[in-house]
Amino acid sequence: MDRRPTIKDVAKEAGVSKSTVSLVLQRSALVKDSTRQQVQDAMTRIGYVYNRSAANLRSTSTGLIGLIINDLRNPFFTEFAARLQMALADQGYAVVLANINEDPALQSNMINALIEHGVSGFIVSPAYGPDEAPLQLIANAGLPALQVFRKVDPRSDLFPFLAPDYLAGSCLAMEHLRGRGCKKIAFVGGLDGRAVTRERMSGYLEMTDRAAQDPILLTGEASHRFGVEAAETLVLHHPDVDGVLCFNDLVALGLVAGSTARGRQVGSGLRVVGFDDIEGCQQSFPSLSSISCAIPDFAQTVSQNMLHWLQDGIVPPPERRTPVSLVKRDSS
Amino acid sequence: MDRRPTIKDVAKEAGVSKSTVSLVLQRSALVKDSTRQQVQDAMTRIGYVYNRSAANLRSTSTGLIGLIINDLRNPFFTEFAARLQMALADQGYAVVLANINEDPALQSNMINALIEHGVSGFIVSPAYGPDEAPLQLIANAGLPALQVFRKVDPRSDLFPFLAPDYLAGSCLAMEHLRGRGCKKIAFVGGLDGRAVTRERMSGYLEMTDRAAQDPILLTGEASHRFGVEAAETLVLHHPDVDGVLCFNDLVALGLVAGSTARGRQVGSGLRVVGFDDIEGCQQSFPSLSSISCAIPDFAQTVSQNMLHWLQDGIVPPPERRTPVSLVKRDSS
DNA sequence: TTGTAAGCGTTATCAT
DNA sequence: ATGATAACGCTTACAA
Repeated sequence: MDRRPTIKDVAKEAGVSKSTVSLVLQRSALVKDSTRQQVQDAMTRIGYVYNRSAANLRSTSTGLIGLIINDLRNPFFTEFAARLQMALADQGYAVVLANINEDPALQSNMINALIEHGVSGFIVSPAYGPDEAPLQLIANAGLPALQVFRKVDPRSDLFPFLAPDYLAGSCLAMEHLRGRGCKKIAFVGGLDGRAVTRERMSGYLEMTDRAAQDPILLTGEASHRFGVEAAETLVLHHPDVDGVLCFNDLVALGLVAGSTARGRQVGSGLRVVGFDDIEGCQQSFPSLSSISCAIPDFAQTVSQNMLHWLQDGIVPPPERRTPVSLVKRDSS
Repeated sequence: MDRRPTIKDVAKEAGVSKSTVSLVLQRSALVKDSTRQQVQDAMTRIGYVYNRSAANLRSTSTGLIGLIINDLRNPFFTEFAARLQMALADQGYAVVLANINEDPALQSNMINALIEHGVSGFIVSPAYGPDEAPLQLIANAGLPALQVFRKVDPRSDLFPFLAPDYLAGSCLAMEHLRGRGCKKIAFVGGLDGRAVTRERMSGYLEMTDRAAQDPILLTGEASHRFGVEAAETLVLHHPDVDGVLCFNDLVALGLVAGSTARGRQVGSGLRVVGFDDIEGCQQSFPSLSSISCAIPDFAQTVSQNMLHWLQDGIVPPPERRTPVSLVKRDSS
C-alpha cells in the first residue's frame, strides 16, 4: 500500500515495456493475445489502477463533463441530473456535478473550478443573473458547452440551447382543458418576464387571444406555497374560473391542495393541469394531470449532442426542442 | 484559441522562469511583490487557467471527492448532496457525484471510474447488496472513505460511519406522542430487517415493551404509496390506533393523505410523526411533524471529518452520531 | 508485434 | 529572490 502501481510496475511484472502495457490499456489490436493475457494478469496481480489524470495530460480529453445545475433540490432537475449522469456513464464519461443554488456568483466559481479540473465540456442549466455573458469563462477556455432548459447567454451558436417544447406543451394542455368543457381558464405561477414563463404561457395566451377573452394571469414564484396562495386568490376573486394551467407541478400541487382544502372539487368543478410530470403527480389526491417533458429521453438527447460535439466535432444546432406529451389524470 | 496557455507561456510573457510562475501560483512568500504583479498581469493578459490534472500528477492530491449516493431522487439525499457539495467547495474541493440508483453493480462501476479519475477520497451513502465488502475496491486503492446514513461494510475502522442519531429521534417522537395522549401507537414503513429500520423503530419498541403492549408494525417500502396503503390497513384492521410514527416523511405524507381521504382527522383523532423533516412537511395539510436530522449541520460534520482525514491524517472515530430534533407541526 | 524516447503542464530540489 | 532541471504516469511517433 505504498504508492499506486504504475504501468512501469506492470511492465516489469509482465516482463514487457511500458508501451506494450499502454497498448493493452487502449485495447489496441496490435498486441498479441498471449502478451495481452500476461499483461492483464500482471495488472490484477499487483492491483493496478489506471490513472486518467496522467493520461489526460497527453491526450487532453479527461472524460469529465461538468454539469451545472441551478437548483438540485428541485426534483425536476434532480431527475435530469440523475438521467444524464447515467447516460454519460454508459459512454465512459464521468459527471462532475455542481449545484449553484440559483447564485450567479457561485456559478462563476464553479465554472472556474471545473475548468481547472480539466472537464472536457459543460452542460449548464444556468442561474439567471445580472451578468450578460455568464458563460464567457467557458468560451475563454475554448470548451464546448450546452445550455439546457434556460437560455441565459444569447449566443446560442457558441452555447447551443436544448429544451423541451414548452410551447407545444401549453397548447396541448389548453386543447385538453377546452375539450373537457372549461370555459374560463387561468394561468398560475412562474416569475413574470422570464423566457420560460413566457413560453409555458404562450399556448394559453394564444387561446385567450383567439377567444377575445381577458387572460387571468397569476404569476409568481414557482413553488408549492404560491400554488396554495393562488387557490385562495382564485376562490376570492375569480370564483368562475373552471380550469387552470400551472407553470409547473409544484405550483399545481399547491393549487390542488389549497383548492381542495377550500372545498372546490378538483377534477370536475375545477380542472388543473401542471407542467413537468414529476413523481408527485401520481401521488396527490386527486392525481395531477401534467405535461411530461420526457426527461429520460431529453437527457439522452443532451448526452448524444455533447458526445458528438466532443468526439466528432459536430456542433449541435443553436436551438433544439424535444417532444412533450400530456399525461391525463384525475385532476382534469 | 489554439491551445490553453501554460505556465511556460506565462513565464515568457512575464519575462521570468517557469519556476517563478509556479511559486506565484502557490502564493509563495518568497517571490517579490513587483515580480508577482508582473506575473499576475501576464496571466490575465494571455488568459491563463491553472491545470490541476498536471499539478496532481506531481502532488497526488486531486482535490476531488467522490460522492456516491444510493438514490439521488430522494429529496433527503439530494439535500445532503447539495449541502455537502457546498461545504467542500468552500474548502476548495470539488465533488464528483455518482447516483447509483440502489444498484450494487453500478456502485462498483462508479467506484472504479472515480478511482481512475483520481479522487482523493470517498463519501458513500451505499446501496444494500449481496456483496459482503462492497467498498473493497476503495480499500485496495488505499483511499479514505466515509460511510454515511447506512453502514453496509462492517469494517467501520476502515470506513468510519456517520449518521444522525435515529434512536434518539424515535424516542423523541414517542415521548411527544405519549405526551399528546396517544394510547395506541403504530410504526409504519421501512423495509424489514434493515439496520436503519431497526434503529428508527427502536424507540417505538422500547416503549411498547415497557408498556407491555403488542407492537403494531406495518413494515414496507419507504414510499408515499406505501403510506397511502398503510392508511387503509389501519382504518380496516386497527381503527383504534391514535398515533403513528413513520419510517420517513414520504411514508408519513402518504399516510396523512390516505387517512384524510378516509375521513380520519389527522392532528386530533390520529397523530402522525414522520422522519427526516423534508421540505414537503410544511406544505402538506395538515403540516407534518417530523424528526429533523439537521442535514446542513450533518453535511458540515461529514465534510470536516473528511478534510481532517485528508489533510491532517486524522482518522475519524468508527462511528459517530449527530443530533436530531423534533419539529412539532399540525399533524400531531 | 514490441521497444525507445520525447513530451504533456505542473511541482520540487537544487543551485545561483 | 529567481532559475535549471528532474520527476510525476501516461501516450504516441518512430524505430526495430
